[in-house]
Amino acid sequence: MAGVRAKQKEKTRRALINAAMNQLSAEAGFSSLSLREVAREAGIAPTSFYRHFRDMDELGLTLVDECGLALRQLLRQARQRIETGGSIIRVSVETFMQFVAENTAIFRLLLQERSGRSRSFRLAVVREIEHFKAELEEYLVNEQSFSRELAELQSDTIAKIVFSAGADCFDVNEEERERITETTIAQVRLVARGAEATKRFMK
Amino acid sequence: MAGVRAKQKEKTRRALINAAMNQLSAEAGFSSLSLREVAREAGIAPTSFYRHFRDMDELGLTLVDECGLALRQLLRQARQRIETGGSIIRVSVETFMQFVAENTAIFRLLLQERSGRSRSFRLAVVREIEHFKAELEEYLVNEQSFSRELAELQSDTIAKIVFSAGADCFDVNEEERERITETTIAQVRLVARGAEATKRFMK
DNA sequence: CAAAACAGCGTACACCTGTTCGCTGAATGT
DNA sequence: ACATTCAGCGAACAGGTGTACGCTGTTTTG
Repeated sequence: MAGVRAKQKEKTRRALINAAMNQLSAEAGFSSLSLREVAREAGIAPTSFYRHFRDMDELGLTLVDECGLALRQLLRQARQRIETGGSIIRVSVETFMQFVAENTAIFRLLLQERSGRSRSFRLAVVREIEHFKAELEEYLVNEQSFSRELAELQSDTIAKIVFSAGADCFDVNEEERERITETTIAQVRLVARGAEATKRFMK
Repeated sequence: MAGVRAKQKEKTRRALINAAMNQLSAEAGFSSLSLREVAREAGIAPTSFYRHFRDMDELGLTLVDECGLALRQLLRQARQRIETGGSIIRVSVETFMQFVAENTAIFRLLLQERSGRSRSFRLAVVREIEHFKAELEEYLVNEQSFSRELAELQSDTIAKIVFSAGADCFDVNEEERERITETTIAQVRLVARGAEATKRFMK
């Protein structure tokens, strides 16, 4: 039974996280974020920031965790839609692109910090992307009967394509996003066809 | 016949460009670069920076031009190696990965600024990557007899894979880079096989 | 109820940033 | 030879940064 103080503390912490997310943009990657600006937007004094996070790095790692939760939600959503019917590739790619459009800051953080900041940061980001790939790989093995090796290769390839395509979707209009989605679907199909041909060749 | 002054000016300008390249790293994307630090490393007073560039943005655009030159050199090198013989995909991917290893700063700038900074910055970066893709597309049309449409789709897919794989190569040892190279070769082969199957299906 | 804990505050510090302005000696142009 | 240009300089400005420290009123704990 949390008291008034614990509730307020969580509320302020949440405000800091949201403020940081808000301030991420194309021009301002995480490394450009100022502790003072984040605190100001959250409505507290800069020195109070340290009541919640040791430093900006710790806030950043928390943001990456948020990214991971969002990605997991994306996977669940895609799975539900696939069970409803329709082309697996189309549904998956469309779901992914919608996720990007609705979570631009999260996605941008993943991409920008994949090769940035400290080692712990990169590891955290890579961990989330690896989880995404692992789920896709499981799917390919269990539902499409690919060998483990070929499924792994395929999921890595597809992840590269969709994450890169997601990056192309920043700050474009609806029409352009549709075009990118269609192109991405065609590209994932290229990979699927190549994997199918490889599977047959190996039998 | 440039005079002493013109020569010295070019030398200082070169020093600024090199200093900026030196200071690009995983932790310090371009937006983190400090005009004063760049000037210091180049051996001049900060205010002298304005004798060469209007601001840091202009320096950044110059860096992107340097990236473009390097990418063009990469394409020439890959073409020469292909003519010497060997698997086209292997030679191309190996050449690309070697380029990344030798030009980490340049490559990192391309990736980080693809979705960063100002509009003019992004356009400059995208222009260079588009040129890379266009050359690959020409190759697929002229040497492999793909339709223009399929060649374009393929080159975009391959570019996504190799640029993403390049990003995986930052700060890894030789052995790990070899492993990534082999995986990338296998992935590009997936795409090629898929494209081949698509070509046959369309005939 | 009294003592302890603490979320948030304000002051202050040391340092950094980009940029303007005027100066100077060497190079260049006439 | 003289006048002009300019690469580079230093002083200064205004503004920003992250962080240490001590205080205070409210909440929590025993």
